[in-house]
Amino acid sequence: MPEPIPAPGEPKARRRAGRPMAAVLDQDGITAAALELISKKGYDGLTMAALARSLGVAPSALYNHVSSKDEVLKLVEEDLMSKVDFGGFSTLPWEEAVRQWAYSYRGIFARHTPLISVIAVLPVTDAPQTLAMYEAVTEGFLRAGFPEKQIIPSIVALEAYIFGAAFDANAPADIFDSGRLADSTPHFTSAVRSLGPERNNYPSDLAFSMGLDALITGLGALRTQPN
Amino acid sequence: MPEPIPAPGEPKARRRAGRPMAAVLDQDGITAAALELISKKGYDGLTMAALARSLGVAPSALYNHVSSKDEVLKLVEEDLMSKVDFGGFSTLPWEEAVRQWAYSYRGIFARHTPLISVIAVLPVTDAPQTLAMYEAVTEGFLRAGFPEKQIIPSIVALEAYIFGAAFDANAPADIFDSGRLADSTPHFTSAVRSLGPERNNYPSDLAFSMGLDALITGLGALRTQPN
DNA sequence: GAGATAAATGAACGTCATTCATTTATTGGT
DNA sequence: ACCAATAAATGAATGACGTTCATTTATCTC
Repeated sequence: MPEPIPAPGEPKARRRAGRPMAAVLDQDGITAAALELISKKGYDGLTMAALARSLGVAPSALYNHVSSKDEVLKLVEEDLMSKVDFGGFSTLPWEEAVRQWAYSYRGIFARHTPLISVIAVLPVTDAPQTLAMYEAVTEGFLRAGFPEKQIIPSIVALEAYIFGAAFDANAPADIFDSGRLADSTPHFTSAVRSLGPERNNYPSDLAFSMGLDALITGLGALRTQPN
Repeated sequence: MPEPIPAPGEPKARRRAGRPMAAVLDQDGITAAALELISKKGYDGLTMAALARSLGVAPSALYNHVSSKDEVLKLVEEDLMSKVDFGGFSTLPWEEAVRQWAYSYRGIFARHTPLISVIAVLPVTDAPQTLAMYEAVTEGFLRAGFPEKQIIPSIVALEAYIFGAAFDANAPADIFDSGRLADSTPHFTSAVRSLGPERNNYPSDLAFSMGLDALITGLGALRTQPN
């Protein structure tokens, strides 16, 4: 019995120094623990110490499996990308496929905005899930009749919109409250008020839908063959 | 002579403890120093210690004028907002005014992406420059014949796109290099290659232009009165 | 003039990511 | 089957960084 079963009364059985018989850590486990930590404590709670703690390990042990906290973020990003629903591109009309994809994409990253600054600049090389998504989306655009040269720019434009909208989705309801300066911004203040009976009704979802429709219509016009 | 002229040979004349006769700091000076620091060393170089150093002051002195580093970021943001060119809304046709505004907005924040996470969620209350911009843009939309209720969502959608595109503008040229996984993503890889003779030609500007045109066309269709 | 307040210094704190020496277990080559 | 190299853990240490606090000095207000 080299593996003493952790007695319920004594969860504190500390590992002694040295390599354990069975590896405790790997990248998948680190990724899963990071995701759970983020969902429970947010990105402020994601520290190397907290991550190590949740894995029952000393912080320095993490560095045998990842080179930095940034790499942890990259692992999380890849995992999230695999959850984006791009299935519509093989079954639905292009417009609906884009809409489904965009909503799924925004929904996921709205709760992970701190990753966006990382993703937007992260080379796609060695990011298999991200590449799989791009491949499926590209295929959908081809099938819909887009000229090859228009596809990447169109995807980039859509992604930019999705990322921006993900930030938006976290804005507080009173973000457009002009407060003491309402008098000097009459048109804006009135436009904000026109949105609903309750003041400060932030239109994040409405805006997302409107802009997405505009993009779909505008980009869709680039197709050379119908459907 | 209460103010000893700093002798050129001795720039190190340290201030002794206690309130100086003339105040050394104020919010405007802090903002300007922060902007210069950012432009020289980037956002990683913007630390309270470095900021204090560039102002010839102890770090703790900053806290007599700002309550936190986050407030410094808010001050910088307001300053940048005042540089966004929204002048077209009072002189140009709506489409061109939006284009000019969007390009200016993106151009400025592309070099300040770390602020975007702050801005996107920051209430507009007590942000006069930001409010001034919104007021001018709202007026432009009204003049162009937009129904009042559509204006804020349209602006929000455009801003989301602009912020996302600002991130994009910082992506490395090889961001779409599929590397060893090129074989498993043939359509995507081909679409990327179709963009130019040199591999990995990142189409940030082209994409921005395409998406912006689509948004302008799509949102413009919401107008009820022409021009 | 005296007390309150404002604006600076300098020391100190707590947190965080990261590194290093050390210990122990496994793996690969001869 | 040994032995060197490597892998995976601990624990101590480091250096940044944001922030707080006691203290000092100057100005403002009653």
